[in-house]
Amino acid sequence: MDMNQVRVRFAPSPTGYLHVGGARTALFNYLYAKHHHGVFVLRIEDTDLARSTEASTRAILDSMAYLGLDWDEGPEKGGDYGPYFQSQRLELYKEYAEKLLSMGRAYECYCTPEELDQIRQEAAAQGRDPKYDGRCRNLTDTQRREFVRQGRKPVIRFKADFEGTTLVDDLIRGQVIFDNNQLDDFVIIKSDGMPTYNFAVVIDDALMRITHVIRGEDHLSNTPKQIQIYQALGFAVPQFAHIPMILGPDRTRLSKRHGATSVGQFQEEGYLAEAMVNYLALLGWAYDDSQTIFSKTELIEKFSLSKVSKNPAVFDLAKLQWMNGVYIRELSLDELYQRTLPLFKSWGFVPQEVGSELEAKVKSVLRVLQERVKTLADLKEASCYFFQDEVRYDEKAVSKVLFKEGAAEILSSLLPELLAVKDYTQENLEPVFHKAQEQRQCKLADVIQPVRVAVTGTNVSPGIYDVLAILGRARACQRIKDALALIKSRQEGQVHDG
RNA sequence: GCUCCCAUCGUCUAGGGGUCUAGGACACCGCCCUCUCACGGCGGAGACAGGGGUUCGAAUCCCCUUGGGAGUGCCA
Repeated sequence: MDMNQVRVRFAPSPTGYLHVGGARTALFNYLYAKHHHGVFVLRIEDTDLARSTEASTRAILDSMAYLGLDWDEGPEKGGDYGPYFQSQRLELYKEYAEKLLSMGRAYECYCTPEELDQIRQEAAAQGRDPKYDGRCRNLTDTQRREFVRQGRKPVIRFKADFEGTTLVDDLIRGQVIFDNNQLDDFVIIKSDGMPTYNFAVVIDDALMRITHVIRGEDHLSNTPKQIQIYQALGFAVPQFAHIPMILGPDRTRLSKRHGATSVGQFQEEGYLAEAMVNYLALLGWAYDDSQTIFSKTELIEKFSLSKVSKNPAVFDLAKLQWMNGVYIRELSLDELYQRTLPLFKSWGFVPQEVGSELEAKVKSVLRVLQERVKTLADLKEASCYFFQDEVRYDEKAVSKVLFKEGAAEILSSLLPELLAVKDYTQENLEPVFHKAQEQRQCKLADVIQPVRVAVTGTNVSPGIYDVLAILGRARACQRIKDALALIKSRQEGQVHDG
């Protein structure tokens, strides 16, 4: 094995969906690994029995797959350093905990949660740090027996070194020094036998030969604890790189109350993985002063930790939307069709089996809508009138355009013209409107807008000739008739009212 | 409270002592294109948190203040 090979990991806990923060961490690890021709490990940290679920694991794996962050070792993939679920590595944690126990670097603690709470409260009341006071460090056998007799289940605490300082040599933040007297004897094995995060992460990273720990800045403060365990066990300390947090618009840590934050949700809302990856990469990393659009290949080629920013970044949905639009516009018509066909089916716009004629129609729709949507999901609203029999009239558009003076006359005079057009195509439709405009000496918009509202129900759509052509003569003309009926019924209603 | 991290336009950032009257992107505003909306093009407004140093010279280095974030769990 190449001892210099880069090995990084992403280690989510399956207690919910994959968040954009986690996704960004995964991405940076992935990019770093690929850039250095290293190995990207995925490890599931499911030691919290109460909160971990298989559904969450599934969701995280799915989101990783959607983003295209394929891992070299991990669940469903295996590898030489498995298992990759912490719940399947309990023997390992036990082994090293016992090693620490026998070395005198750990001890059993029988304090109850209530007692610990009291210790913290008293400390706070006296203005001391809320640290564990180490009262179980030197229990006598009699004391121990008494606790066991009471039915207490012990935890195992690490005997921390309070002397001196611990240096965290961080690839992004430089040398960060912590006073060891800030530490306390923290728990490494819970009373249910599961390891705590700070312990399991060290054992796993060491055993899995992780060379670079790239993770969120929220872990920086815990790093001294972990370093002490590395040192106590004689493990090599990996390189650390703590990347900045992602914040919501209010500058607090990004969470659900800021709106969509799970990757799965963005996927459902029609964001392309390419756009997500590109946007996430730019959250805390920049290449130079000019480039913002990067393919994944370019990201791999250009990514480096030295260009990762130190300051937290606010998640900007507007920019993601813009970028998604860029990627949608870059798609070829065939690609766009492949990606959106399942959506059209799910909306009931097209049947399960799509014939070549319908395929051509869908592609025509996509062609005219491609540059007008920011997400794939936007297509539903934007294209419904092409596929549904009933037009849903937008009230404002109707009253503003259809019920306007002269609209009915325009529509009724246009109707026979449209029925008479020889070859009903986009090019042949255009002269009809220009003729009408010249005859009336009005603006082109005055003749087009009523038609637009009549056939789409709204005053916003792609070019009217495109829309009419895609709709087909029969349907377009029927809708114009329907609109005329609508106008008429309203006029009669007014007569009655008046 | 204690510890640690951070500080350039509203947002993401370029910038690592002179080339900065601070560059780009998104968003915003205006104009152009135009059948509406988008796309596209052109233009505009908009930032070095404050105060001390160091230096011939500071957005860039140091200190303090302020502001923000994180950690301080038998969560990860």
